[in-house]
Amino acid sequence: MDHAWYATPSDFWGSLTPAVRAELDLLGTRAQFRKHETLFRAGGDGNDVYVLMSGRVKVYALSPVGRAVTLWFCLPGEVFGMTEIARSSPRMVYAEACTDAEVLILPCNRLRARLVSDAATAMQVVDMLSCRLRQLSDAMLNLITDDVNTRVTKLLLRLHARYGRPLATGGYVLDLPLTHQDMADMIGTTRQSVSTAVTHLRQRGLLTTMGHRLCLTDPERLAETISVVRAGSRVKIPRAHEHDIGLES
Amino acid sequence: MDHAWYATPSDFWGSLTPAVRAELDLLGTRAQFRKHETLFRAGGDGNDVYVLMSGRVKVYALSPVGRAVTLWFCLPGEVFGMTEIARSSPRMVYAEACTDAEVLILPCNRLRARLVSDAATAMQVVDMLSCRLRQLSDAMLNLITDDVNTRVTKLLLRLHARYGRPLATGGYVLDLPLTHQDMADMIGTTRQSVSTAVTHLRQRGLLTTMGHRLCLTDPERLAETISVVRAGSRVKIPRAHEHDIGLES
DNA sequence: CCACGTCTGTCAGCTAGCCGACAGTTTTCC
DNA sequence: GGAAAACTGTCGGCTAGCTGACAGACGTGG
Repeated sequence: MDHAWYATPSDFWGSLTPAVRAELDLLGTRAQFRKHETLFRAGGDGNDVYVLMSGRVKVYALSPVGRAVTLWFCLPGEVFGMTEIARSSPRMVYAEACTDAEVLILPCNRLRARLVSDAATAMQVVDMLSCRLRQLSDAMLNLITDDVNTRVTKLLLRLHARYGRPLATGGYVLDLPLTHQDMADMIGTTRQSVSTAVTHLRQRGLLTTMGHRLCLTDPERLAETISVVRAGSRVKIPRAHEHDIGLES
Repeated sequence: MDHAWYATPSDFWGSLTPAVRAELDLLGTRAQFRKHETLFRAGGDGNDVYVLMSGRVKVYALSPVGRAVTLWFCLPGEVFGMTEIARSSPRMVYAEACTDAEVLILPCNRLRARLVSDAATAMQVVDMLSCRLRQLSDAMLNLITDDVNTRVTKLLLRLHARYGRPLATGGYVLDLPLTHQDMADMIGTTRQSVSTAVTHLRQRGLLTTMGHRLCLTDPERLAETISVVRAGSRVKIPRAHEHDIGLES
């Protein structure tokens, strides 16, 4: 949570110079999608990269039996459908508009051509991919090591970092309507488990809800609740950071 | 398993032209590590990118209580420690030599400078990151949707794709010594669970072991065992691929 | 070639969390 | 404004898989 890269919504589009922005805009086409529309599906071919101009889009994988796993929640300015950029391989994931959304669709091959000559933008792409890789690694670690309550709490804190907006009353709203099912899909659990976890947090006064919006009354205190050491400490030594070995500096 | 990108060990180094290889070699320094030595630690600063020349290296995350989650198993020619390439942020993960290993250590800033002028190599980097992102997404999906037996089986098939070497007797050896703990760390379960899963497979004649090396007697048949539909089919419609909607072509 | 450390196989609890179900509430949309 | 749909909260039952424990096999280095 205190990692800068985590809070940072990688606003690709916003970080470009107006000139580059204009050029990229010419490279692709704009399109509108309505809430719940599917932008692309697993199995389709990944010939385009998307830049989200407005709205929210989620990228998710689907298991054979239809269980959804949300991999990425996309904010305006961010890019998605990007992992196919290098080789236009088939999609493995689905993208769906969570709200009405406008996107800029960039054909992969044109974007690729562009990146070859525009190293700065290419580095941005590398940076975006790296960030996402870190986030996903972290999600993986959480998934394996934390119980459901902890996962819910961490999710809230993560959402807070990205969507939290201070409130007159002292707390913060998560400016994003989410159902419990949505949250469950993000942390690999069930609707019911999220429901009970949220209820507990509310009872402990850490959280209130207004409609489908969550309010964190005290993120600091919320963060403290996860510090409690969980059972079963492992034998494995986490190897404190001694001086580096073997590395000629 | 039938996805090409999965089997493909992204042999970065091997895919470079000799000329580029020589140039990169001058950019960095070589170093040797012995089995079980740690190449870098979480918290350290990520100023270098590593190319593995020989041996095996694993990259793993560690939970606060010391539980390990293996994120990436590195083969010769492949790159690791790469997510810090764009902004030299602190490491989040550990890298450890599984065997004696030789690496080429490339300072991030030099590599970055190089990528700016060498678009082809830059695209390779993008491709590598993309591939890894896909793999990690897939791992995530497995972790959430599959039970331990399925995960073990899928792991075996994945290892088979990367390390499988045909055997005179008809099967394949996984050319890689792995303990059950190693496997457990790769799929987020416990040593015991892997142990029993492996035993079952052996009883069903799908697997034999020679020392710490696994032999798949019949990968095809092994693959079939996971097709069995698991319980609880979800309400969610996996939305068959109709014709694309709303997308002006 | 022997001893010790590591790895495997197995078993008996135990519990987190999944599943299905259902009543009540909120939101959406016509 | 009202009906239908979607979402929430809760409960009881059930089981996959984690935990700890231990005996035996393995293999590795002295």
